[in-house]
Amino acid sequence: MSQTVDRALSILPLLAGGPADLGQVADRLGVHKSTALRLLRTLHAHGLVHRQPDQRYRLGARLFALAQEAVENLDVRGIAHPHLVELNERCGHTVHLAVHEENEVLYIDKVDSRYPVRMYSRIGKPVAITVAAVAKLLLADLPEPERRALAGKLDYPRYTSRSTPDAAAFLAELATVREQGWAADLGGHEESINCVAAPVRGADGRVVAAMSVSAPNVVVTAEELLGLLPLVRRTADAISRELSGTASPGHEPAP
Amino acid sequence: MSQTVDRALSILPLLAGGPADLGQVADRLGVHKSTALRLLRTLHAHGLVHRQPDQRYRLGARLFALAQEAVENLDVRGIAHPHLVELNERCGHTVHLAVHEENEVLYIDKVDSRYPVRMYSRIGKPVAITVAAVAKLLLADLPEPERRALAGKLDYPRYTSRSTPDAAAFLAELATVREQGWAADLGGHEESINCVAAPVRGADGRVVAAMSVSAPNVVVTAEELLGLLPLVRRTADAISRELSGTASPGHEPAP
DNA sequence: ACGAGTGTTGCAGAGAATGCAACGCGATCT
DNA sequence: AGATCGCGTTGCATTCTCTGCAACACTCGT
Repeated sequence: MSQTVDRALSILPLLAGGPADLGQVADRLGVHKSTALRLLRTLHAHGLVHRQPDQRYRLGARLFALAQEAVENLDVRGIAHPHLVELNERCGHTVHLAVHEENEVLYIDKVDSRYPVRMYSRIGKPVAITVAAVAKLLLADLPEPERRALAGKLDYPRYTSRSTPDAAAFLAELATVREQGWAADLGGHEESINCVAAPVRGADGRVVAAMSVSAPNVVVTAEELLGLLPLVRRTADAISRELSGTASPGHEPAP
Repeated sequence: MSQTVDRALSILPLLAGGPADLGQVADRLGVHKSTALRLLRTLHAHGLVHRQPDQRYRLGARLFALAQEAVENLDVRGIAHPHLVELNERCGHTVHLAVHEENEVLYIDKVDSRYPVRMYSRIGKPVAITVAAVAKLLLADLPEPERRALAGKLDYPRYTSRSTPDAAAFLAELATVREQGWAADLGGHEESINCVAAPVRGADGRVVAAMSVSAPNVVVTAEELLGLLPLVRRTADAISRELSGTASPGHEPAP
């Protein structure tokens, strides 16, 4: 809605791919060099882009600071974190917390596995929306029309043979997930990695976040991982209660 | 240099403090509501701002993604990371990597302590520039006029009784650090926390990053921490060599 | 049911951003 | 060395875009 700002902001993703000089920015924006220069200057003044010694531009420091402040201001995260840590201590696997925003699902917190295995996830990165267990939970809670509209717009990459193939299968899976109140991803993203996930609900019962435990086949089988489901669901419920203000924070409810 | 973009970007730090509605944004920007609305819409279209269910605005998801991509494109970080992990495994303490940018020093990587202690640092957050060991190293390498100019512009908060009190003391400290090639912070930021740091240099010998090991008094004394200095320096040097392309990546040089 | 407080839209004026052309500067090539 | 190319930078006139206003739509709370 604002051409100038629109152009300026288009520079950021452009620079995310790597540093670029003035000419490249101008070309890819389709504007004159002097225009690009002034936009870059403004971005620079706000610290969003940084000028390297070789005069090329790249994304700047303020961007990190902003992202950090943003993520810390999410109340779900603050409340959930100790629970994630506790869950990790009990089962040892990687624990993720994700939210849904603007047709993307992204991790906002992560506690790493105690086993020496690498997982390709990072806080802030959009997840594989068609296969991830947390994504299914978050999307399954959308009103039906939105769900259908979204499912139609998505791509369905075949990460593995067990990836969700198309919109119809995805909607069916969402219906199941919605029904049972939890979700799993058994090798749908990476062949050897399984996840189980449970929803975190706000005071109004709507799903505001989803939490998952992930582990590779080499550590535990899918069956063993599914055995953790009760624990995962209990943890998610505890977060939900605390989020709604109806629970004692920090302590388990008396048995 | 561009009023419209300038105003739009001013919204971001404003929103970093927490969600705000249209009226608040307009007021704090000093513009008409309709203007603020259009700016917010543009930011929204780029995913930098997100609209909550209650219609208030807060920072959006794309911001994380951008910050992530940006940090991953820093070659220092990618090269240094395995070294930081290795250092952490050897000594067990928290390891930081920081760079200097636009009169700020900020952490771009961190490996957490294996001891159960909290440290108030986060990737992307500007560090206490007048006291942190990594900051001293990075600033000590600046050309003398820049160093003096910067020292004059800084604030010198008295975090503790051992914080750097003023510009003169800071410049003196920088001179020492520059001379000896390493730096320490003994309780200058938080009374009970000490750090030792060493510089990472690029091919031209200039300091491009700084690495530190931090630990609280309750775990190791300042003397013991200083005993780790040779190890820290060796690690920093290894990163420097790899960064300059003059070393075997991943392996220690043969003895 | 009413009013206050929001967010939202069309419009005309004004101010700001744009592209052009020229300049300075450094690196490269002959 | 001299010349040339490439790049970033600046002043300026034109034009387009952004701005603020005022009126409208809408949701709450009373």
